[in-house]
Formats: sequence, structure tokens, C-alpha cells
Amino acid sequence: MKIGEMASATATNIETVRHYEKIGLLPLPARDAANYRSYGQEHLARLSFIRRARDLGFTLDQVRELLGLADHRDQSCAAVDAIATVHLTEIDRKIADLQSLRGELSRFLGDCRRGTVADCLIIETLAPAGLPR
Amino acid sequence: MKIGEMASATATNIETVRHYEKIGLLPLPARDAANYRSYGQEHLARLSFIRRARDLGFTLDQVRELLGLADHRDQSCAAVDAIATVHLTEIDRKIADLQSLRGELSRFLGDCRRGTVADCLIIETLAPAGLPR
DNA sequence: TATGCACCCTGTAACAACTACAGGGTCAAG
DNA sequence: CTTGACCCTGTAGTTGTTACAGGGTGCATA
Repeated sequence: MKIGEMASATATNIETVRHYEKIGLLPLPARDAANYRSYGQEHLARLSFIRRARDLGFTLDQVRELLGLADHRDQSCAAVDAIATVHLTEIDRKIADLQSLRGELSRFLGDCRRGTVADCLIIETLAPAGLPR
Repeated sequence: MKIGEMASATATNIETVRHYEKIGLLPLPARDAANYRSYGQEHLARLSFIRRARDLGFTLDQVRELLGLADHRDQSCAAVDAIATVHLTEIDRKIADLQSLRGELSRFLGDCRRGTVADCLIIETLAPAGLPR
């Protein structure tokens, strides 16, 4: 299959596929007579893996680690566990941050709707603590 | 105060402070005899505002808008409202995404702890649907 | 007095993870 | 036989920083 087909099969930008190749995440594919990239099922599988892992928020370096582990399936699962655990901790932190941010913003909005910017607490609330209001 | 003091007072990298100056988010400070940047309280307040807004997930362009509004306090609050409302919607989406991701990941982890990579469901689960397992 | 050392300066290049050209080649259909 | 959709390489842009390289300044200490 050509690059466009594989890209659309995985909801990936064509340029992104070439980018993954350039940074060594995707192996160099065969070329046809017109020098077009010619992909097989193994490329599709690998690209699908990369995209799903990216969707789940893994960085490309983490994806690289996971792919490395997939190539050594007889080893312990602990490394995969470690990567995912770190990731889970990060996610929990981000959720907490966003929730407190959400609280602040919705309070800001409630105040803000009362009047003009002169009374608007969005600006004031973001001013550093301890400065004159 | 010099740049290092202001940077550490706002938990900001010195290079980042200079960067904000370069892109016009922070006004040019006075210089002392040694050509060192010399900041006052107004710079500190503005930098604190920028950092807190960034922490809250505003882009630098949105920060620029908010700072613009702060400089014209007699205007309507509607613009601030609009920016914050868009942002609040984004935050809700991000929280939802992260929560579903969290569920998936923690399920993966539970499965993963059972054995070796050969049995590890993280890799399998991320493989494309429809491929041989 | 010299000599560290921490701090400051400018300017440029790197980072992630793409995305967007510019400027060209290939190929099937009308 | 040309229009359009697709493909190629290579370079440069994006956002928000961060990291040098290669210097200058200022204070304390041996």
C-alpha cells in the first residue's frame, strides 16, 4: 500500500508518517518503480501502535521504549509497567491541576459577568499574592 | 531588582524572562550602569500575571489579550468573558479525555502485572484491531 | 593583588511533534 | 494531452521554552 492509504487508515498526516520514518520509528519501506513508498501489514501494525500510544499520551520516546519491549516479548513486563505507571501518575497530576483551574476560571466568569473590566476579577485574581489590589 | 531575583520570585527561568521581553510580553526594563536589566514592582506583577495565566493553560496570545484588556480597564468585560469561556470548554474536554485515558491505563496496568511481556496486554491492546493476536 | 565565583549580557540553535511549503515527478481518466 | 490526484525530497515554520557559546561585571577571599 502507498503512503496515502496507510496514512488515512491510521488517521495520520502523510507528513507525519514520513517524519516517523525520518526519526527511526518506522522502518524504511520498499519502493516501487516510481520510487513511491510501498508498505506492508507490518508497517501498518507498527504505525497503528504508534498512533494509539500517542493518543494515550505517551511521548515518542516512550513509544520507542514500548516498541523495543515488544521486540523482546520473553522479558518481564516490569518495564512496561514502569512506563505506564509513571504515565498514570502524570495523568493524575494533570487532572488535579485542570480541576483546580476549572474552579478558578468558573469563579472568574461568575464575577466577570457582573460588570466591566474595571470590576473584573480575572485580571486581579491572577496578580501575585501580597500585591496591592 | 535584577533578572535573577525576579525570575526566582516567579519560579521562572531567566531565559524565559528574556524571551517574554523579546516577544513583547514584558516591557523593556531600565538598565543599570553595568547594562543589567533593572525591574520594578510593575514588571514583577506583570510577570506573575503571565506565569499564573500560563499555569492556568492560557496561551501566550491569550495572555497578550488579557494584558491588553488590563491596560484598558474602562472597556467591557465581554472580551475577557469570551476568552475565558472558550478556555473553560477546552479544560472540560481535557479533563474528560484524561479521565478516560486514566481508566484505560489503569486497566492495562492491572492486566500487565500478571506476567511477562508475552502476556502483556498493553502491547496487545495497542495493536491495531483486526490483526492476529 | 589576583583569582575565583556567581551573576549578567547578546545571539543563535536546539527541543517536541509535527505541519507547511517549494519545486518537482508519476499516473490514470476524460 | 492535459487535468487532477497522488507521490518525492528538502527545508523552514510553529509554540513555548531551554541550552549553549562566548563574553562582561562585581564581590569576597587567599
